[in-house]
Order: sequence, then structure tokens, then C-alpha cells
Amino acid sequence: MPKTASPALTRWTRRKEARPAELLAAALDIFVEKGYAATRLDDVAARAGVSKGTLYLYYDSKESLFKAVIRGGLVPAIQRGEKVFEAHSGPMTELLEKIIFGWWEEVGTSQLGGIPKLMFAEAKNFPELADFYYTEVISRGYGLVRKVLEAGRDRGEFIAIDPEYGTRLVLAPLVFLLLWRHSFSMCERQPIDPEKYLGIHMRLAIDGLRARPAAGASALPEAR
Amino acid sequence: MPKTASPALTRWTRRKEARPAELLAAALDIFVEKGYAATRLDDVAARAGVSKGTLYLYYDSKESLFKAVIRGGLVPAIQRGEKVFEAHSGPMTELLEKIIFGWWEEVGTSQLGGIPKLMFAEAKNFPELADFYYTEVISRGYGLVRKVLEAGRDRGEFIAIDPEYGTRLVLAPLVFLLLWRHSFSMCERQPIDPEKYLGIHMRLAIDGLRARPAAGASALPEAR
Amino acid sequence: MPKTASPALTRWTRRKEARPAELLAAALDIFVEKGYAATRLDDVAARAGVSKGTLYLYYDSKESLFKAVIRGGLVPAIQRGEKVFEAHSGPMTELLEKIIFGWWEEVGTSQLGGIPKLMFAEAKNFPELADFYYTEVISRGYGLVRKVLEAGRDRGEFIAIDPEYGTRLVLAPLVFLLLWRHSFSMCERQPIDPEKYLGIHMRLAIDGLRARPAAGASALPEAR
Amino acid sequence: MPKTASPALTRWTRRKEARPAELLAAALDIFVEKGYAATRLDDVAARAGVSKGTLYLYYDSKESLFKAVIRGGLVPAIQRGEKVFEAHSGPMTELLEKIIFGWWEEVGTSQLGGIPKLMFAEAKNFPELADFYYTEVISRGYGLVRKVLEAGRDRGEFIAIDPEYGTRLVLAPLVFLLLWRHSFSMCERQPIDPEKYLGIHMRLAIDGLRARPAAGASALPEAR
DNA sequence: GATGAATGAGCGTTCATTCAT
DNA sequence: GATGAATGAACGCTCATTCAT
Repeated sequence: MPKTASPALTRWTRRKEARPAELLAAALDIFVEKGYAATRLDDVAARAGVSKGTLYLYYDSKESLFKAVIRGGLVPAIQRGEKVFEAHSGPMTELLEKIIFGWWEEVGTSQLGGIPKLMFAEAKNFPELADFYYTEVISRGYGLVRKVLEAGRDRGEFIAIDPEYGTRLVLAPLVFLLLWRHSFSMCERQPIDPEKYLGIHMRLAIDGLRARPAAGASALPEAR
Repeated sequence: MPKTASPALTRWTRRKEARPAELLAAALDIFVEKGYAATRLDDVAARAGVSKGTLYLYYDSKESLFKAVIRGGLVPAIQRGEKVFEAHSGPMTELLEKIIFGWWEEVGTSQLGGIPKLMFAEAKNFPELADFYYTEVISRGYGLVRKVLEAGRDRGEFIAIDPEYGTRLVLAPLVFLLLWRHSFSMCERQPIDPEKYLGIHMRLAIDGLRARPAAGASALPEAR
Repeated sequence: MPKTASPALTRWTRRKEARPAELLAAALDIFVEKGYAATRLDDVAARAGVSKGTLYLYYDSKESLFKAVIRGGLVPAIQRGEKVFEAHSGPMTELLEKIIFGWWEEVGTSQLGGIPKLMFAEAKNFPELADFYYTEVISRGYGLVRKVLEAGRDRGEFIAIDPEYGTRLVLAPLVFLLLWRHSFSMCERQPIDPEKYLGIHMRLAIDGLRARPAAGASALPEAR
Repeated sequence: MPKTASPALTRWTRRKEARPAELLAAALDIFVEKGYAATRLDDVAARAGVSKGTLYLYYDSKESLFKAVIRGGLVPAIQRGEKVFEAHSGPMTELLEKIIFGWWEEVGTSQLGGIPKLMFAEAKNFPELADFYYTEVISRGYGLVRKVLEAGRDRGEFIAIDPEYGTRLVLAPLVFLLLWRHSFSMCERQPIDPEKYLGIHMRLAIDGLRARPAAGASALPEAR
């Protein structure tokens, strides 16, 4: 005998295990589509196919739902990046490319790529959310890239640039790409090609950071 | 024909003509402080010293008020940049620095610097607004930088990089700085120093773009 | 016929029979702690160590649960008071004190003391509940005290005061004490001492009610 | 030409001066009818003939609306009682009766008489409200009566009873009457007659408090 | 032209009640 | 019998917009 006739027809269906993931997926969709403040919990519930009250069975508030989306989506991606760092041996230039492109593939091309725009947009109005995101995502992502730059400098691969600023300048175009694709991308006739964009950025950045064997006339004079 | 007839009438007329500008200044303040959605028209009216109803005498809706803010604030700044381009003679590296630092001083350090964050945040929810901003601000700003890069390439100063992507990569850190300062800047202990940040960016970018007399092993091989 | 067949069945049966009492005890705790409207059935269930659904196995609704609490708590206390009346012989002044102090000890100092406040609060919103409480608790409690006063008057101990009003005036301070301790008592620096309060009340009341051998100038002139 | 055709027909009617009083009257009605927690602001608005939003034009929250009801209704009544105290000369027995009966006529027979029940009911769940009420109403009302008792004792009219407890015992029947009439009064066949009830209370209380020229056998032995 | 009182749709959150398991 | 996931109707509060004055 099959399990039941049709789950879609019953109003009460027990889905305890699957629910949180479904709810989070629906929430991610709507948060990315509308932004944090403009997201209505009704819409999230409707997207997940449940009632608004059900949301509160799993998450205490809009804010905790949002945090769960971050915790379940972006934080693991960061952690995987940290694993990649630890497992890596070889030139830091390679590791840098691996991390940047990996992040793009994992985050940039998925729905998660819409989160940073949302966070930039709402950080001022929801300081607690901003703190959470800064601690859990930004500082860890930045720390990861900074460690790569510092290791490269220590290994003699990179020039001695201030790692704080170098990190920002390495990440800025990546962040910009993320924001762009969730804002004005539909306004351009010629849409940006992320692979090409990131490729050029990486080549310019790595070349700019690379320690030159014999500093020629055009080398950066004391970039610190 | 003289501008106005009597002084008494003049003062009244001048007041009436000054109203929109006062309203716009107040709106800019609040929009930048709170964001678009969180801005209450009551607050704008209070800041301008008028009643809420008066706002509707001049602007149809919150959205049209917001558009007017952009039209009156960012577009003239772009136009001044275009003037600088036309008046310039000499190396394009100099012009690029002049434009980037000029934009930072004029826009980045003023209230207007908060607009881009707003636009990125609301572009998806207000497509018409996004189109308007893309046409009036983004494409003109980008075009300006692109023309600098193209002129530099034509003059043999810069390497032959795809100008569309080069432009984005030159501007991305600037945009990032703008957004950062209106979002997460209060989360960091060590606040970013814009002059230093832009200085390093310019040196890296100009060095990366600069055509090298004799391309050594580490030079960019055909970055196109 | 013996009560139950086997010990195993007994234990199970006993558990099932104990359930309502456990639920009622939990409900009394929460109702008294939070009030009727602010009581959440989740809390009652949690306190009783059962699920919320189980509550509905035994009681149709929040209101019927509340009624059951009253039936099981206050009504037996009234009945014990009636037994005391019947068993008493001797002066009515003694009986009155016995009943008042007994009620205080049994009801006032226990959880049950919170019920009258609830009933006063909800009587208007739940008329059916009010009728039930009036019939089962109030009219019987009043009747008891009234009979004491009437007996005292018939025995020549008390003056001929209208027993309806005398009863109310004897009970009012008791009710007031009950309500006070479940409402504003935490606002006062010097908390009320129930023994002292009731002691003074009793002495004043009994003295006021006591038939004076020779009615002096200050005696109550026919208080009817 | 008359002012306007019909105010009832226009949706926007400017009522600024009259509004607060109308709102307060409507709020008092509903609060007394339903209690604090069970009062819906929609109902208050509907009773006042305005929209719910209009309520928030005048009062920040449900709580502040309620406080305004107290401040505008009960506090002035207390103040008038304090004036009566100051203006009085003559026996304290007279003053006590004047105050008790005055309070009854002014508060007990109006809608305001429903407030105390509501406060007893909600004090535990809204401690801030309880503090406010205790400070503004209870402690002042109690203080007033206590001063009468103390003055009477100092003048030799009253026996030396603990004024804190004497005050409570004088007021308890009054409070009880107020609560009763807003809770169970509709359950009784023979409704209580307030004048008679208070009359008997006053005679018993004043007689109980009165210092006896020559303490007979039945006088209170050291009621302290 | 200017005002500001009034509106009403909408949102986050709560909780008594239901019912598939 | 017992469970607890799911529901949905409320409720307090907000705010862009309207319009009588």
C-alpha cells in the first residue's frame, strides 16, 4: 500500500524534517527579490506553501529567519573557503584565484549572491543585523583573503602592501559584481560576463601584487 | 524686462522658487540617513519646515520626490566631470586621477554619496527608477571613464584592455567605498581611510594599465 | 466488584484517572499567575507535562478548563465551610471568626486565592461563567455568613442589622484582601499583614455588630 | 450662509479641539466594558466614529490612551477630594462621610467606576500601568482618607487605630461595591442599593472608630 | 498656496483550536 | 489515548496619500 493518497490534498501534513530547509529556501528567494524590509512574511509563507503561523513554529521572528538564511547559506560557504585555505599548498597566487572563483561559483551564481546587496542596503537601519553579518560573514571572508595576501608576502610572492587595503581592493570588484547583478544588470544591453570580468581583475590584481625580481622604472614605488 | 517688479513680490516669489530646492535638500538628508523605504514623509516635511501636504504640492509621490533628488544632485556632478574631461590636456593618467579624486571629494564626502547605496538597494523594486538612474548617472559616469581609458590607449599610455571591463574595474573600488561608508563602516574598529584606499587603488590600477616599455616575463600577456 | 482487576492495569488506569487533576493543578497555577486572558494553553500543557492537544482531550476549550478549575478548587472549600457551620455550637462570634480565618487560611494563602480576582475580571466578558461562579461559590459563601449573622441576631448576640448588607460588609474586606494580594501588593513598600488586617476587621465588625447591653448615645440607632 | 451642509456626510472633518475628549470618552466606555487587554483599538475608534489611525494622531499607544483616560477621569476626582479636605472645618466624621459619598456620586455612579475593577484585573500583567495607577490614584486616595483618620484621632474624635489598616478597612467596602457593580451585579435578583450599603458601612465604621467617652465593657480593648 | 487632520491598507506577531499520525 | 505540526483570525501599530479648510 502506498504511503498516502495525495499529500497536496491534505491540509495537515507533517513535514517536520523537511520544513526548515523549505522555509529557508523560500525566505532566501523573497529576501533576495524584495530586500529585507520589503519582504512580507506572508509572501515567504505562500512561497513555501504554508501559513504565516507555521513560519513562527520554526523561527521566532523575521530577524531570526533572516539570520538562519545567512547561517545556513553564506556561513558554510565561508567555512568551505577556510578549508580550502588550510588544505592548500603551493603558490598563493593560485590559492587566491581558487578562492575568488570558487566563491563566485558557489555564491555568485546562486540565490545567495543576492544577500550582500540586501545587507549593504539595510545595514544602517538594522544595526544588529549588520553586526551579525559583519562578524559571521564579512570579517571572516576578509580575514581569509588577508591571510592569503600575508602568506604570499611572507613567501616573497607578493609585494609588501598594507594587507587591510589590499584585501579590500581584491574583494571590491567581486562585491561590485554581486551587487550589480542584483540591481542594474537588467538595464544594460551588453550584460557583463562574470568569468571575463573576474579573469581580468585577477590578472591585473595578481600582476599588481606580484613582487618583481628587479624593480624596473614602472614598478610601484613604496606602495605602503 | 527686469526680473521682477517690486521687492515685496520678489521676496515672496523667491521664496516660492526656493521651495523645491529646500524640499530636495531635506529629502536628500533623510533619504541618505534612513534609506528609501524607511524614510517617512513626515520627517522630510519636518526637516524642510513645511507640512506634509506641502510636499504633495510639489511632488506627486515619494518616488517622484526621490527622482527629483537624484536629478538635482548627482546629474550636475556628472556634468561637471564631463567638463573636466573636455578641458583637460596632458597625460590620461593625470586625468583619471583628477576625475576619481574629484568625484570622491564632490560626491563621496557629501550627502550625495549615500545615493548609490539607495539605488542599488531599490533598483529591483523600482525598475523605472533604475532605468532613469542608469541612463542619467551610471552610463554617463562610465562613459566618461571609458573615454579616458580609450584615449590613454590611443595615446599609447595604457595597454589595450577591454575598455568596458577596465572601466568597471577602475570604478568598482570607488563604488565599494561609497557603499561601505554608508553601511558597515560603523562595524569596524579601524575605519577605512578613503585617501589611502583610493591612493593605493589608483597606483595599482594605473600601474596595471600602464603600457610597459619592454614587456617582461611578468607583464600581462594580452589582457583581452 | 473490586476497583480494578490487575496491578498493571491499575497503574495505567490510575494514571488516566489522575490526568484531569494534574491538568487542573497546572491550569490553576498558570491562570492565577497570568490571569485568564494572558494564560496560554501551551504554558498549561507544558506545566502539566503533556502536549497541547491532550488538553483538548479532556476539556473542550479554554473556558471549560477554567470552569473545571473552579469546580474542583473553590466549591469543595465552600462545602467544608458549610460543614463547619453545621458542626458548630457556641457563640456566633466565635463561629464567624472561625469561618473567616479558616477561609483565609485555606483559600487566601493558597493558589485558590487568585481565583476571585479572575472572576471579577472576566464576569462581564463571560456571563455564563459568572452565573456559574455566582451560584456555586458566591451565593453559597454569602449564604453561609448570612446564616451566622441571622443566628447571632436570633440568639441576641448581634444587633438587628439587615443580614444581606451585614454579610457584604463582613466579607468585603476579605475579598478586598484577596484581590489586593493578587494585584497591587507589589507596589507598596509596607506590605499588608493579613493576620493583623483581618484581626482588626473582625474586632471592629464584631464590636459593631454586637448587641450592646444598654444602648448609649453613640450606639447605632436601628441600623435597618 | 450656514457653515457647511452636513458634517456627517463629509469624510474629512476637522475636529481638533473636540477630538481628544471624544476619544477619551469612547475609550473609557470600551475599556470599562471589555477590560484593558480585551479592548480592541478598532472598537474604540469605531465608538468614537473615527478610523484607527486617528487614535494614533492623539495617543502614542494603547497604554498612553489608557493613562490619559485615568489622568482625565480619576485623577481630577482625587484632586477634588483633596480640595474638600483642605476646605473642611468641623468634625472629621462629617468629612469622612462627605468624602466617601462624594466619591461614590462622582465616580461610582459614572463610567469611571469601572476602572478599579479593570486595574485589579490587569495589575499583574501590566506592572507599569499598575505603578502608574498606584501612584496617581491609589496612594493619593488612601492618603486622603488616612489624613482624615489621623486628624480625627488627633482631635480626639477617633480611637487610636493603626491608620494604615483603618484606611484600608474604611475603603474596602467602597472598592468592593465598585467591583461588584461591574462584575456580578447582574447575577443577583435583589440588586444592591449603594446608598443603603454605604450608609450602613459608614454608620458601623464611624461608630467603630468613635472614641467612647467612657469605655464600656464592650469597647474595643486596645485596637492597635 | 499651504495646512494638518483623517484615512485605510498593510505588516509582524500571537494563540486557541484542529487533525493527521 | 496522545501528539505536535499546522492553521487563520486577530490585534497593535505605521505611514503614504487625500482633502476640507
